[in-house]
Amino acid sequence: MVGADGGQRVGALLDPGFCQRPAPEVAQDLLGWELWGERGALRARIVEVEAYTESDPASHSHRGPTPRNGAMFGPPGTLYVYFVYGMHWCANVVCGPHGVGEAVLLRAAAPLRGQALMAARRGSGRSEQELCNGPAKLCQAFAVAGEHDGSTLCGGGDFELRRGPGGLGPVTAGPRVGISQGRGVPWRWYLSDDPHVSR
DNA sequence: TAAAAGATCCCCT
DNA sequence: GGGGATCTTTTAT
Repeated sequence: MVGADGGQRVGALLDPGFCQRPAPEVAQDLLGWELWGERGALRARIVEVEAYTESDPASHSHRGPTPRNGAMFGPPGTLYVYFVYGMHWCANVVCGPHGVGEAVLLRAAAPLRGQALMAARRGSGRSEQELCNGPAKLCQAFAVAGEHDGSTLCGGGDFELRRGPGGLGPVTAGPRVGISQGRGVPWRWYLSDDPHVSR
């Protein structure tokens, strides 16, 4: 059994215990982890995240469970996928105990493997840097969509998270992007030296 | 029943 | 730097 540290070894699969903590804690710890898709043919290192909690007015879970945000209240390690702006999907890692609505939004990642497939899905004219440098771009590159809402990231689903090697650059915290409420908390974290962050 | 806002992205100027 | 695309969810009447 893997402890709340999420496994010490590179390549260790995400464990629910790792996510069963406050989203702001998990968010920072997820930097450097790898999102895998297509059974490992697609890989990208997470370089930018944001945290959302129930007490947070910017969070989908702020007003309690609904059909849309139900996965957010599911077991830790669940994938919460939502549709926004009439055309985009965004992916989150559910955090906290089962029944509590917390999650970490995956905002940007650095492609490690399967760049050709990512580029094909993203459309022509996209540089490697632009494949996953935004929450909806990441979902488009990995083909994350509504059908994956509520699936697990801990193994056995279409997507999984695995611990990457250390040696990350400096981490910067700041206000979250694209929200009108909840701007007071610096719950966006990113690797400031990495060119794959969204901004 | 209607209206507005939304955890975004892309293209144009 | 600014605006349009596009539609679901939520809130107001």
